[in-house]
Amino acid sequence: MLKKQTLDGNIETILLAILRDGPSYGYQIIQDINTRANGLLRLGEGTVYPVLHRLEEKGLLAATWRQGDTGRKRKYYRLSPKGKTALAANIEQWHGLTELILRVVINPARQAVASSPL
Amino acid sequence: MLKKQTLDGNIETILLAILRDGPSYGYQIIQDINTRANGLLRLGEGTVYPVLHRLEEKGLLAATWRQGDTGRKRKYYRLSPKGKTALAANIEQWHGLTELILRVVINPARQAVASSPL
DNA sequence: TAACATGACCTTATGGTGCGAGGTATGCGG
DNA sequence: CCGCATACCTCGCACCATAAGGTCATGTTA
Repeated sequence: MLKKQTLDGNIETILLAILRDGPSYGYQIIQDINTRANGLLRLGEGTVYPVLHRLEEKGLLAATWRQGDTGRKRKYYRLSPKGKTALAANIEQWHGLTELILRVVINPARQAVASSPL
Repeated sequence: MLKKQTLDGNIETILLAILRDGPSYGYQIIQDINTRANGLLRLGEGTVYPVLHRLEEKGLLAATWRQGDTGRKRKYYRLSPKGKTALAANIEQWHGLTELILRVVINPARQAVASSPL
C-alpha cells in the first residue's frame, strides 16, 4: 500500500485522468480508483471530496447535480477544457519527475558532467 | 521546472540516494542535486537542511562535524544501515507509484477486470 | 417500527512538508 | 573595510492528505 508521502501531489492528476474517461460522481470515482489501483492504494472520502471541490473551484472540473437511480442526488463532474490542459501539464510534470528520479535515485551510473572525460 | 506538489514526498528519497554514493554535507548536497537535476529542479537551503535534520532524527543518517579545507566547519552526513533499508523501501514505494500512475493515468487502455472477457 | 446497511454527500481538525526569507559565522580578495 | 562565497541554521506560511464525524434517502430485516 502506498504511503501518503509517496502519493502526495498526484491525487489531482489521478482524478483528472479518471474523469477523462467520461463524467462521474464522487462516490463512484472512489470505487473506480480503488478498483483500478488493485490493492496499491485505498482512497477515502475525506481525501477525494476536498480534491474534487478544489478542482471545481480552479475551473478544471464542471459539476451538475443529477438524480441517480438510487436514493440521493449525485454530483456529476466532468473535465473542462481547462482541465484537459491541466491533465496534460500534470502528465508532463510526471515525466519530468520520473526522469529526475531515474537520474538521481534509480540509476547508480554517474551522470556525464562537464568535467567527466569520455 | 518541477512544481512543489509534483515533487512532494520524494525529497527524502533523493537525499538518501545522494548519500548512498558516500558521505557529504548539506551545502555540497544541494549543489549535487541541482547539478544532477540539470534544470528540472532547483532546491534551496530552506528545503534541504530541514530534511537532513529530519532524517538524522529518524536515525536514517548519521552526522559528524569536520573541518573542511575552506572556512567554516562542515556537517558530514552518511547513510546509516537503517537509512539504507529506508532507501530500499522508498524505491519500492516509487515503483508502486509508477505502476499506479501507469495503470490509471498514462495508459488509456482499459484494465482487465473480472468482468472483461478476453 | 425501529434498527441497520448502503449509497451519496459534506466539513473540521490535525499533522506533515516544501520553501522563501532572513539570520549567523568564517575566510578571502579588492 | 566591504563584499562575496562557503556553510550552517530557523521561522512562518501555505498547502495537502486524511481520519473522524456528520447529514440525508432508500431499502431491508428483526
